[in-house]
Amino acid sequence: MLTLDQVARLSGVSRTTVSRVINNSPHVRPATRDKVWRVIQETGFQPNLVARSLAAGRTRMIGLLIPRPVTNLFNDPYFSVVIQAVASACNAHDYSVTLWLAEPTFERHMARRLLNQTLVDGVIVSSAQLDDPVLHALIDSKRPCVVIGRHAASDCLSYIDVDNRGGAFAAVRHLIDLGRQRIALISGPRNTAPGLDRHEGYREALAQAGLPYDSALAEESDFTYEGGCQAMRRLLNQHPDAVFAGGDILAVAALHVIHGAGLKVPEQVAVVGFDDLGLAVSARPPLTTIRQPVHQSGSLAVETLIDLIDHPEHKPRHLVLPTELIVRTSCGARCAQVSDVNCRSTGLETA
Amino acid sequence: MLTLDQVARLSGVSRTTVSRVINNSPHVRPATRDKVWRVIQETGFQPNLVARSLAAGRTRMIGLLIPRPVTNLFNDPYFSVVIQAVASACNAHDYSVTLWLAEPTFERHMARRLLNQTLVDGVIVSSAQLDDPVLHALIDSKRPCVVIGRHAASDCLSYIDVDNRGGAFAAVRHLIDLGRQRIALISGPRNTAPGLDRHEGYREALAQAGLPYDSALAEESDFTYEGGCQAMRRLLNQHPDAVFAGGDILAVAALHVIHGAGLKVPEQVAVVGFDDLGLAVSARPPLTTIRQPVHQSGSLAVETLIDLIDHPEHKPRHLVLPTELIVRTSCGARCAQVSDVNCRSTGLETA
DNA sequence: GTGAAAGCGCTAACAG
DNA sequence: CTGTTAGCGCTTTCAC
Repeated sequence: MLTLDQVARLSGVSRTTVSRVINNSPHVRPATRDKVWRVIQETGFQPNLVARSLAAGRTRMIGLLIPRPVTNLFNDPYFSVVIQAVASACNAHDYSVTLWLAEPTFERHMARRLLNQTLVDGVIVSSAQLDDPVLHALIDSKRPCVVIGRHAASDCLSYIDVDNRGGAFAAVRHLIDLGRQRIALISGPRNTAPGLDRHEGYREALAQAGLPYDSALAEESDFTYEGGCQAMRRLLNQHPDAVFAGGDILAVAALHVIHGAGLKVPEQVAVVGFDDLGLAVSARPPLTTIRQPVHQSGSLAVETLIDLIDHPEHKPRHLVLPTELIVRTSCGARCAQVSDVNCRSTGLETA
Repeated sequence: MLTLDQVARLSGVSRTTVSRVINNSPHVRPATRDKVWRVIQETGFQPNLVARSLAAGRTRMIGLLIPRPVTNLFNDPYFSVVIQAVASACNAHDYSVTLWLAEPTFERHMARRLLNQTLVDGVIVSSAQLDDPVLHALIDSKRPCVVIGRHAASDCLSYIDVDNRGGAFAAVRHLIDLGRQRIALISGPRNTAPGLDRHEGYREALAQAGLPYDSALAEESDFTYEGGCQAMRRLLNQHPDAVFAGGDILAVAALHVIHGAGLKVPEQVAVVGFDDLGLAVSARPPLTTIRQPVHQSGSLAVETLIDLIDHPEHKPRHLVLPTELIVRTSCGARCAQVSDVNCRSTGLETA
């Protein structure tokens, strides 16, 4: 493989000049530049990124850390979308991503490694538990870092969150407006921000409507289909007339258990989910849900991080993106015929 | 941040010795080793990976390239599982992954970049189109490379494939054994290996049973929910009594369209899918499907690649992993009550 | 504008 | 067993 020196020799200039050319330095005479470019084209020279990184002190690579819930990755498109958004934004900014899926076994090992990892210029952390120690370690490391989602200690960190509380509030409020009275909740783990915040929104909406909060109606689950099924089975004993599930996968699980019990959705039990990442459109009946801008979170995280890498002196940036109620048929607001509507993502409408 | 030199000075040895210690060289006296380790512990020294990579000529990092179908990432858990499997296997072998999600715009740009990318020791390519030029470029680059899935030119490349043809054959055979006569197909694009090979398996099974191949019953689609819906709508005019969908997401789409037309699954139309990555268990009714070992493909790909990195002289390795028929209720082989069974992944059984 | 020289922080012969 | 000596391939002052 070619080196700068060889290209320099071939084009009759110094290594420095070639370096300037490939880095688009303005201080090169056009004629020289052309001459060098020609050789680069002919030889297909590509600079050695490792060497470049060492000399420049920057790798143009960021780390994407997804701490816990490896199992969720299977069914829940959330992380797919995050990963895709981050990768895509990195592409656009000429950065690379390296992916760290933390597994329990490697947790400590990794935390250490990534902190002093000089192979990345910064890191994005997605969906930590509220008390995840990794984040504290990251803060201590002084390394540029952006969190996707909220975290107990994230005030001193930049983060991009979505309005989980507001979304949950809107979901429950919607059910109340439709006349539902016994509204159950299936939430994610309350030691995670989405679990906690959506729970809050649920309580608030009940409170504002003067409805009692009944802890027997508020199930805590994990974000898995199986967990959702179990929670819903317990809830059936409480005879709810509506369920707000803090995640579409939980909502889908709820739908199935409800159907399995011979009840009708939305007539007997209305269901509203949270996410709108694809599961919702293809559920039966199509899910009314809260859309969260996951893709946007990802790209904003990348942009925020790059800004932080370029300007370490910048203050932490805190963004909370709005969520949006998407009304379909699982809530009973309207009962579209089971036809084309299910199959088009363009069939989505805002209430 | 500390350097080897400083650690060397602090522990009163040479830089080389410290290097030996952190690389577990056996040629260090235990006493010296301990002395150095103590300093490393106290100072929290972490070697600079970029410098190490430059000197050693290896980065311990591999690239995972997912060429085309970015859109699929949203709904289809296939890529989630691949990504997760690869990341996890890398973890286990003390490698890192960098993720390249090829977007149309960046295709050419990327191909170039990744080929001469000295930042990775090798690359894994997942799910290319059969004629994807990226693969030819990779072959030319002489860089260690493993393909997940089959490819037109992959004989000179190592690959890990699953038995798509055999799986499709088993699926259709199963339907035939259940007495179905007008068996439709919804396949993925035929310029992809899974699209093509599952189509082949379908034809073979028909042929072996003496059933005619009717091209009006064999729909080509993409691997999206919407595509599956459209294909199924066209198929309804042909009045099939069974559908083999070459992907669970297509099968789920088929289910919905069939239901939407007022037909019963499996009584009037039996459905069998392909993948078994989570969608199948949570479909209504639970999908009979062909399970493909995606996770295993990922880890084998990593192991094969690492072997190739360590031993570039090794011959390309070709693995085809077996698939497995998983019988649930959508095919009519048995009609379990809609109860717990849907919610347990342990409820899976082999026919 | 261009080049010479000095590293970036580490590994790897080669001596001792 | 340990240290000395060269680099790995590039960027970056600093002169000219």
